[in-house]
Amino acid sequence: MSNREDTKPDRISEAEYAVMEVLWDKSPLTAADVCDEVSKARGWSLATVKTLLGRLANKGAVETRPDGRRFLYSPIIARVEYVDGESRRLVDRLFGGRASSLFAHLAENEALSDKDISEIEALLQEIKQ
Amino acid sequence: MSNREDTKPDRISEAEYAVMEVLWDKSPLTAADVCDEVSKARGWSLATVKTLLGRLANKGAVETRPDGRRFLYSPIIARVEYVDGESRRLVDRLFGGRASSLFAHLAENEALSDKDISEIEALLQEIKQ
DNA sequence: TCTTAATGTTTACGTCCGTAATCGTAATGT
DNA sequence: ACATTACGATTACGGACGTAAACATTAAGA
Repeated sequence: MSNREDTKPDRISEAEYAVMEVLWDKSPLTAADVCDEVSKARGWSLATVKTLLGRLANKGAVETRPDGRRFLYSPIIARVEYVDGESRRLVDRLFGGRASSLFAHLAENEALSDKDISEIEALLQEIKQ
Repeated sequence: MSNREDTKPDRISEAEYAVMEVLWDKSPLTAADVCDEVSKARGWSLATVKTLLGRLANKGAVETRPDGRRFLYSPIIARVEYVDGESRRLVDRLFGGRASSLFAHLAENEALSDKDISEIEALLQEIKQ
């Protein structure tokens, strides 16, 4: 058994994330619907998708609501929550917890286009209002 | 066998990263020295450290230079290279490849302190020189 | 009613990871 | 010369992951 509402949440794996993405985009969905969607990107079998949905349910990441003889799946954790966790992990692990270091790194390594930079400038203005 | 100078580089795992960190800080080092250093943070046995060094050598992430009957280990891939790869992975996976989206996310979620923001402003000025 | 299709559950299996013990060999101390 | 030590290499082992087949159940069609 995985953890259930007391321990720290299990991490969502790469493959599981692909499933979450379709549920974040639209939910609730049946397993078959999720499979259809996710198969556009990865070419998984229905069996695989069902395994992933089951694991996500165990991890408390998705919720299952019975609909006749089948289930409708919906995300429990929000996308922003997940994205935030992952971002923070990266910043903590590689940049000593300093987000500005991440930013500096991106800037130095040409990872920021001119467009990125002007967008960020605009955001900064907004933040400081 | 892992990949050897033709395939895409194997990823460096979490535990392996801890070993790389000490080598990035100072190198070359013997396995025992790496163990001493890394044991400050994680409490690994020498055996574990040797396993990790071996795996890193196979992955082509560290280089071994014989020194008498033992090896001196040095990083092959640079820290900035690794950090850049990981950062890009995050941006690609979660932000559709747009670094400014990552920035926006951090800004919206209070992950940026006032200090972060002023540092970033300064960086922006510098970039645009 | 009997077969078939749909769906969740269980089991499978190779790989990677974290963590380490064991083995083989060579050096070093006595 | 022999025992001990220091290393690298090999093997181990449980858990997570990616990927999926097999199984059980139940609804629906013939």
